[in-house]
Amino acid sequence: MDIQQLKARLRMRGIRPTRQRMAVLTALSRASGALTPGQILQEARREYSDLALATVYRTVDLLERTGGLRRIHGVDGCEGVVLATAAHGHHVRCSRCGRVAEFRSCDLEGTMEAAARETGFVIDHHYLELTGVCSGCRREGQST
Amino acid sequence: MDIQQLKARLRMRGIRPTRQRMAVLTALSRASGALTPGQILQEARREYSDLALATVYRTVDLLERTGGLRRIHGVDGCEGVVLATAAHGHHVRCSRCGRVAEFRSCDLEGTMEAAARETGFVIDHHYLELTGVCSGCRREGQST
DNA sequence: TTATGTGCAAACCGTTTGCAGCAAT
DNA sequence: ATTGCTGCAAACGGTTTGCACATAA
Repeated sequence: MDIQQLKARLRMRGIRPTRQRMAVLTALSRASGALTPGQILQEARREYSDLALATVYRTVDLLERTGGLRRIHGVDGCEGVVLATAAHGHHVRCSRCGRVAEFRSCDLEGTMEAAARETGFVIDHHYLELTGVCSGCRREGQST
Repeated sequence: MDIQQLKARLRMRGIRPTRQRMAVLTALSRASGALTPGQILQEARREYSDLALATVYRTVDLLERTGGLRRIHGVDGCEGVVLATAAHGHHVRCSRCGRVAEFRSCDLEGTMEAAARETGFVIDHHYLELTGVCSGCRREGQST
């Protein structure tokens, strides 16, 4: 995504597009996968070398609350953070390179109904994440 | 689940059923929902009052690796730990009382195929967790 | 008796916070 | 000028580890 677009999105929500925040967003927009706060710091410092880790945390919190980015989780807890694109997408994470892709086709109706029947719960949210191997890593794998 | 059964399961895997481990398992078997390490400590101390938190962590690690229990995650990271029952079940967590129920009907084939088509990944694992309201909390809700 | 497991306390590490100064509007 | 943001460094809280002692086999 374009830097100007990102900046515009911040303004639209009444969030000041400071150099620090832009550096964080730039880092995320360049990343192919999810980044941890530490990785964001490292990358974003190429844009703004005085960036502090505390600011990364504050920025991530702020942008997560306002919908600018999204946390990715796996079986081992939080895997990192990605720029939010489509609303309500789910993620596939590559187990080799960490790349994250989003997909929209999510048809869980049947599963959710069955779960409701089995457990007696009324389901109101679902959280789905897939893990696999991306095409790039698969190509590498073949030659190995 | 019965204490003797739990003990037998440990022996079967070559894990010594110490008083501490039994206390942890007992606490989990009595819990209606997922427990955090701290909650496990608190509950398990009713069985074995000298139990140390470090032992809880070591026990949880050990039993997770050998399949005796399972971690539960939600959008905010690790929510706690439950005794493992059926293999490969998924969980529904009650957003009011924290109770966790397991269900087995999981039909994600269609979704996984669509995701693979959309993203070009080869999917090898899926992680699904549902959130809802359990029947008990729903009943309370009515009278409120 | 020997291999494991445990309690304790200290170390660790990611995250959060208070505060004084700085920057965007 | 005012309001909000940031860097710094210290505090925090959950988790892990080293070690001497205890315990199950």
